[in-house]
Amino acid sequence: MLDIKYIRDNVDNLRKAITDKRVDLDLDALLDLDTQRRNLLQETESFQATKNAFSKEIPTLSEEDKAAKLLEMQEIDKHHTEALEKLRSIEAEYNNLMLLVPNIPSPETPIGKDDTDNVPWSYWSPELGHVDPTDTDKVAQIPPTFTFDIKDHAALGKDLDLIDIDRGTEVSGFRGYFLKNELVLMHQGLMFYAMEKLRSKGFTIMQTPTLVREFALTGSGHFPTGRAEIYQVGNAANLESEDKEKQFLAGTSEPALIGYYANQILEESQLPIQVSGISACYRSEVGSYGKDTKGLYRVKEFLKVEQVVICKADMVEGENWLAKLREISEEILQELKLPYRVLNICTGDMGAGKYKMYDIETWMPARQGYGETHSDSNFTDWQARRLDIRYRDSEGKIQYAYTLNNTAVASPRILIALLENYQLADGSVKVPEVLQKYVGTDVITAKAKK
RNA sequence: GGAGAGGUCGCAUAGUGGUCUAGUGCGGUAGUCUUGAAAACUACUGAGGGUAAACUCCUCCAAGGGUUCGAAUCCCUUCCUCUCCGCCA
Repeated sequence: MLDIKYIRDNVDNLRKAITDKRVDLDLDALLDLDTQRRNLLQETESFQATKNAFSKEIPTLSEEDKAAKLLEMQEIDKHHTEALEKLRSIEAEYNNLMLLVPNIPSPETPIGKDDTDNVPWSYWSPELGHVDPTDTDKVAQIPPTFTFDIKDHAALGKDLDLIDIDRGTEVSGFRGYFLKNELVLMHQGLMFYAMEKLRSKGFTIMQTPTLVREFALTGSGHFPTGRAEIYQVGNAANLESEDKEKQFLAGTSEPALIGYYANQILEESQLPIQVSGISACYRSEVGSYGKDTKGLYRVKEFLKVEQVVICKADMVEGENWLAKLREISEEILQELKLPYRVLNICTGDMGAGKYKMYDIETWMPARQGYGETHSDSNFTDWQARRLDIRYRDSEGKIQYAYTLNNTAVASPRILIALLENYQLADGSVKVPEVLQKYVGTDVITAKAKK
């Protein structure tokens, strides 16, 4: 959400943002509704003022005067009710459109239509360290080479009794899966490792609710446009009744983490707030039926440790935090010794609410490509306006805060990179050093059949 | 899930149809006094909207709707909290 005054003053910039981000919004319709809304507000408020004055007067009037006045008021009341009804329907429409207004992207954000227009920003591998994207020779050396025929993670998982997709589909449904044995420990160990990392970086860790109310998802920007991606749950009564409040399974802990601060006026001294959430995440993945159907790449439920920062409304500070969050995720991948690249996400591939966004993609050998594992975003005050997260600055002025978030680690997707990059010629899989204490071994080998 | 009691300006409370422009205490801010601090005293102290601005303008007493000339107060729905009972990881 943006300030309507800001929208009025920046119509051209906004038109461009709507085009570049491919947002489906008729800005002129919104501006027209805004004009109507303000006119009606003035009208209804003056009716209200008349009525208020009359109500004050009435106890002082004689019976005859009162009767005459009441008749007069009935007429005013009729107009008032009409104007009010009109105002309500216009405000409803206005509010719906306001939720679709995108944030204006940063000047550094590439303009493009989809993920093919994202721009590589940096590369990293354990052998080469950071590599500049313009250094094409070195970039080509980033993917590790194997002296044997590699297996994909699904095959490794099956052979080492770590993953069971068949029974997962049978029990859970399409894209269901079981993790087994050492991989369960690695999966949980990753979460634990990420939480310890974030605590060391000053984050307060939270186990967040996955089941959230609508406002949290509207506030984060997942609603209204991403509704199809979210599971709605509830008992039979709640799902059937229009009146009962609905609950949803969040696709990330971000809505819960920022929802935690909704409708609050914070003190500037409390900022920046660094919080990290661990939660199960649910995504319906409708609209991706034919995509990534093999293995653990695209699943409907997973675990994630997420980083969220709420900072003061300052462009430089927002930029710095976006970089800082990116560096923390990079540090995690570096300690896991996984090759990755960072992409500067283009306008067409970023969400409507985002000001600037980096994705981190980790090398997945069997795909012969990088797969998205992290997403780092600066929303400026777009989410804070939706959720009413404000703070009192040093001059006592109340301002909307900035919000940012980035993945710390999401699993099982990251397990694809771990299993495939760490596989050995004999079909076993090494365990990354930093995870060995959780898995209890340095190598995962085939088990004797039971 | 059932029964009952509740939700008031940061906190605690008062307020059951017009005197509420929401009282009081605590907390907070500023000032007086003081070498400094504390205490005491005095003043101020919620958030939004409309307007170029002022403003004797409008809104907000959990949220939404209703009754009424007029609602914190009465009615309905939803959400939440507490107590008891039931079920349960």
